[in-house]
Amino acid sequence: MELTKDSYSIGEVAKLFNLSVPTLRYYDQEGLIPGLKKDSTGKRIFNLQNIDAVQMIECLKEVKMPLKDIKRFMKWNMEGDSTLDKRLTLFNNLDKQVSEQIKQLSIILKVINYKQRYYQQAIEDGTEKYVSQNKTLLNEIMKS
Amino acid sequence: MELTKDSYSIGEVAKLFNLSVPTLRYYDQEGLIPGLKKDSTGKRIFNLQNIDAVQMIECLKEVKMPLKDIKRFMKWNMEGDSTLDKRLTLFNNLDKQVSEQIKQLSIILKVINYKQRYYQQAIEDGTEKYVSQNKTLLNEIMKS
DNA sequence: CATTGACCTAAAGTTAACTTTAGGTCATAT
DNA sequence: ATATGACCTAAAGTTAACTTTAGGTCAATG
Repeated sequence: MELTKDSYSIGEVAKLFNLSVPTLRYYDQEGLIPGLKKDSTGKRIFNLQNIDAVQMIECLKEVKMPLKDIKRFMKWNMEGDSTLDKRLTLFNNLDKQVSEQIKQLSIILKVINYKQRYYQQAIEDGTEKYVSQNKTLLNEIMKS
Repeated sequence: MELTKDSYSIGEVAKLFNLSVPTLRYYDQEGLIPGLKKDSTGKRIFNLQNIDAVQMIECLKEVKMPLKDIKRFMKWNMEGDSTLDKRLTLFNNLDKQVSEQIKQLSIILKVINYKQRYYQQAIEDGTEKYVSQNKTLLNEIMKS
């Protein structure tokens, strides 16, 4: 993502992040983009900080943080130095949680790879009768 | 998870997977646990295959697959060899998608680590005034 | 000068994934 | 024999995260 200008319209931001315009309005309404300004005619103007906020929202959504928690974090941001410790704690927890998520996904990826081999073999055989049915997925997972 | 018996009650399965009993009933109702039987009094009896299905549901939920897609996959399972290619394709796609998810999460983890350092420094300084404000998150992310 | 396109608000509607409620069956423990 | 705990169904309710609708402003274009 190349940011050449220093302010963007809602439609431009929507395209940048592959979000709908109403979704961005909804985020603004919910207080997820603090400090977002409007011009004299009422149009939203996204500056680089606002775009950064949207980027952060996308990150936090990706790691399954609910919007209300994202909102709380954005509020802390606006409240200044008094919330520094809360924000550090938040990211310390996120660190653990996301590391755990990555581990989980790696295990799941192994399960997926097992299934790929299973179905490849079954297709070769023309049937899944002959591929190991007795082993449970659980066992495969535990072999991580 | 140690499976010692070869059949389990809904309550036991709920505990195994940290799901609520109504959630399991809901999954059954939605056709996500094909072949789940009931005893003479109407109680659900989960055999190892059913537990395997629940395990698979949990995996697929983790990688953000909607229940209706999970249901479709479970249906393919019941339809036998005629759906082998569909199922292989499914897992081939999942492979790509989950690999991508892991990459994304690794980038996000870096962002989180950056934020941890940022707030640690800010707390040391007593304020975030002095820590680099000019760099956008975007830049940090792109440095992956 | 009218129409098109990008924006706006407020409010209602939608969907997925559950959860809750209300009422009932059974086996077991007191 | 009654009360407790684990199960059952059917149906209604909830919540999050959007999306859609209806109606309106404003600048540029044919």
